[in-house]
This record gives sequence, structure tokens and C-alpha cells, in this order.
Amino acid sequence: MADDKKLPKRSEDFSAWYNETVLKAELADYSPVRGCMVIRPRGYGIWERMQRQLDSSFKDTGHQNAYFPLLIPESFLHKEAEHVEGFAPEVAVVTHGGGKKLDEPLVIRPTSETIIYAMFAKWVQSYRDLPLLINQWANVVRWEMRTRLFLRTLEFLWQEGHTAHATEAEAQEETIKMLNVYRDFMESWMAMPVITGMKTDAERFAGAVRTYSCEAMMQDNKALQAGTSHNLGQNFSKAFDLKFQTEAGGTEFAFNTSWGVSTRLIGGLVMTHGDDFGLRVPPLLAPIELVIVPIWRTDDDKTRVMEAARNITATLNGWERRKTGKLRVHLDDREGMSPGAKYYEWELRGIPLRLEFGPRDLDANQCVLVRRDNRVKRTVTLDSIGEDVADLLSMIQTDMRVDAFERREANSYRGDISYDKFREIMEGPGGFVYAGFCGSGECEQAIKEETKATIRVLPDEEFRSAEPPMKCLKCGRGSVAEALWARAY
RNA sequence: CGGGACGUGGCGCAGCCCGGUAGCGCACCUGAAUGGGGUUCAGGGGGCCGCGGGUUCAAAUCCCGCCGUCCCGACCA
Repeated sequence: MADDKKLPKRSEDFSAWYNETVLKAELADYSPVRGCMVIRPRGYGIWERMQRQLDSSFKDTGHQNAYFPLLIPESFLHKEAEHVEGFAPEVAVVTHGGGKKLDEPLVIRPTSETIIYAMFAKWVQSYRDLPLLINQWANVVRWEMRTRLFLRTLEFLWQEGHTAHATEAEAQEETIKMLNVYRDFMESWMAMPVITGMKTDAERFAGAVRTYSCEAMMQDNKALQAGTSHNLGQNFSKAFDLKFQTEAGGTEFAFNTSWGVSTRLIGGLVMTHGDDFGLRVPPLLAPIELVIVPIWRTDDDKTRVMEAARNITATLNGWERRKTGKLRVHLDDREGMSPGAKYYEWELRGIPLRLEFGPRDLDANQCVLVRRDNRVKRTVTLDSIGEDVADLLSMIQTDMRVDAFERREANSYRGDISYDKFREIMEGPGGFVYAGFCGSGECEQAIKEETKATIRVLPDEEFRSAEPPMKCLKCGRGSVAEALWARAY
């Protein structure tokens, strides 16, 4: 009984649970530099699967990958007034190069709007060059004061899409389209349901006309902004002289959009699905979907069991499914480690399905399948093992999404509520509160100061209440919009 | 930058009050037995006790200074 192997109880200290789970499951480690993070192979494997799926969605929507420089002239940042104001406090600046002080400092990109639209300006001449649909996979640096593994690190990996369009309407359509690409990915692949909607001015991206966001609920009932999509209007095209000749022969500034998701998604995955035994990774994102743990007593058994286990592994590894490709199977043939110890380890890592196989099973032509999501065991025959495993995995994917959805709904509050009740919720268990909003920044600010809750989004139509709250949560005046309030990461 | 706590093998900690030359658990290495939910026994390696100075015959321990980390606020994907 090694106590230090156990994780803190999620219900007692969610933050401690989160940190220890991420470290013990070996997703990441701390770096020598404060606030930076080392993503270990297990964490990176999940990120690679995320990348692959997102990237193919981007290709499907006509985007091409490109790469832009890490270093940006400081003056670029200053060309868009709101943008520099938003990002200046958190940029890292390079002042020396080649042993000499630079004439103009270079900033390490906190995001790439400026350098990308400077390049777009060179590439675009006529409406025929539009739309220009670009995505880049990159790292960015933001000098945050307080950091947290995956959720807020000084440096993080992300993808940022940048597009230029001939019309406002087309840019708006793109903004919403990519928001929905994110939403589909988060719900279908991460099994993490999200609320989409527009941000208020207070939370809008610095330099955007409109910002849209996907907001997920974590298990401590706090919100996580999981992905954003911005309609930049002509703010950047004007700043970087990104204009084109129209079909009619006139000159017009292009309309831009940008959108991104980051390694923060991994943190969201952990905080959405983890339990007291560690990670739970949805099958579609799991680098290993099924782990086979062989069991034996005598050397004789060992030989027979291992041989059969290798055969099962070979069969399953080649198993082709209709949509999700070949099964990803791993045989845990480590010796000198008890089966129980292996179970705990694989559970900590969140592998969705475990196959236990011992002498008794061998004789009966069967095995035991154990789901990671609910830890339910089932004895099944080996005759149809491929189908059974494939079915179980897709069931796990669905069940995890439904679980997360139901948890979110159980912690959501709708309809007019008193401000006292609201405070009680925010200071107590937390949750998503759908409440009226008069549209005044003063009410928004006052609530933030008093309860730490912010308007996550003004929810899209499908998330709004059947009978929307009529009164502003704070001032009691008639509301102009329904707002989703929550404390956030 | 304000308020609090803490720096001791890879990790987590005890020792400090009351000075005497460093210990525990886990991890790691070797051997044997074990193996259907965190095995057991035996043996072993590894530590400028955050850094610098002071007091003392003697400092992990007392005093001063510095550095660093974490938590709470201001910032934020």
C-alpha cells in the first residue's frame, strides 16, 4: 500500500488533483524556466491526434498550412491600436542579437496577426486572390503572471487560422464556420460539450470586431474557454494596408478572420473526464485504445498465455474499422510487475479499454474486457473479440460525451434568479448561470469584482432558454441579451 | 508589485524549538520467490541540508543578507 501513488480526491482539491494527475500520468513536466512546460510523449501523443483531426478539418474547409516567423518587429505590434494595448503587457522582447543591441527590438509572437497580415498585404492584389485561407501550427509566448500546466503556460503550442475575404458577409460566415469546426471536434472527438456564442466587449480579442468562443464546463464547475474565432473586420487590413482591387475596379480593404485552439485542450480534456483513478481519455484521442494485460501463475502458463496474448494482439492490431481505422492496441508484456499494478497504471493513463487474459481464459476461449470510463468488467468470447472491442470503444466515446453533457446541465441554472442566489452559487459550488444582461459594461464589471464570475458568452440561439430571462441580473432593468455567467480558468 | 508559507538524495517528507557531523517512505539497482486489483524477503547505490556571511571547539539546526519556489490578490487562451 503505497500511499504516495494515490491521487488527491478530486472532490476535495481539484487543483491538486489536476496537477498531480498531469504529472503522474506523465503528460507533462515542469521546465527549468518558471511557467514553461515540457510536454512528454504521452501528452504529445494526444496532441498529435488532436492535430491530425483538426488539420484534416481545415483541409476540408479549404485551408492551407504555412509558417510565419517567431520574431516580429516591435513596430508591427503598434500598428493596430487596440491590439498593442491588449498584448503589450505580456510580450517577451528580444533586445540583443549577435552580441549587439538591436536597433529595433523584436517581440516573440504572442499571436501572429501582425506578421501574417503584413505578408498578406504583399500577396493580395485583386479580388481574384481572395479568399486567402491560411493556417499555421506554431508556438507562441505570452508572459503570464500565474501559470498552470497546459491551461496557461508562458509558451504554448497552437494552431492559428488567418483568412482574408472580399466581403464582410464572407468573413462573418468564415468566423462562424470555424467556430463550428471547433465545436464539432470538441464534442465528437474530445467528448466535451461546449456552449458557443459571442463575447462581450470586455472579453473580446484585442483588435477584433466580434469574438466567438467555445466554453466548456470543468468538473469543478468552472468554465474553460476552449477555442475562439474572431471576425477582425478591416482593423488589421487597414493597419497593414491589405487592400485589393474589386471586380468593379475600385479599391477596398480586405476583411479578416482569425481562430485558434491550443494545447490548453489537453488540460480541458483532463479536467472534463478525469476521475479519482486518473485520466480518462476518449477512444478517438487515445494513442492506445486497448491494452492487453496477460496473467500467469507458472512458467508453463506463462508460455501458453503469452503466445495466445501475442496472437490476440496481432489480430486486434490489424482490425480495420469503417470510420476510425485500425485499432490501436498495446500488449503489456512487462515481467516482474503484478497484474494489479499494471491495471492501476493503465487506469492512471486513461487507456479506454483493458483486456485481461489468463490461463482460465485461455482454456475457456474467452477474456475479460474492462472499460476505463465506468470500470465495468465483462467476460467475452474470443471468437468475436474484434467486433466486441470496436463496439465497446464507440460506446465509451458516446457515454463519455453524454456523461459530460449531463454533468454540465445538472450544474446549470436558467431563468430569472436573484442576485443573492447568484452570489450563493458563485461563492459555493459554482456553475453556469444563464441570466439577463442589460448590456452595460458597469454591471458586467461590478459582478466580476463581487463574485469573480464573468460573462463567458452571449449564447448562440440553440443554447438560449425557451423563455429568456427578462431582467438584468445586476441592475434589474430589462435585459438586451441572455448571458452565460461563470467563473473561469 | 502587496499578504502568507516553504527550500534537506529523483519525488514526498522528518530532523531545527533544545547545535554534536543526516534519517524515513516511495522510486532506482542486484538476487530469489510471487503473479486474476497497487507482491514479499534479503542486499545495494545515491545527499556542497537553496546560496553567502556571522556566532561557536562544533551549524541542516542559532543570527544577518541574498536567491528561488508555491499559495492568495492584480493579468490572461
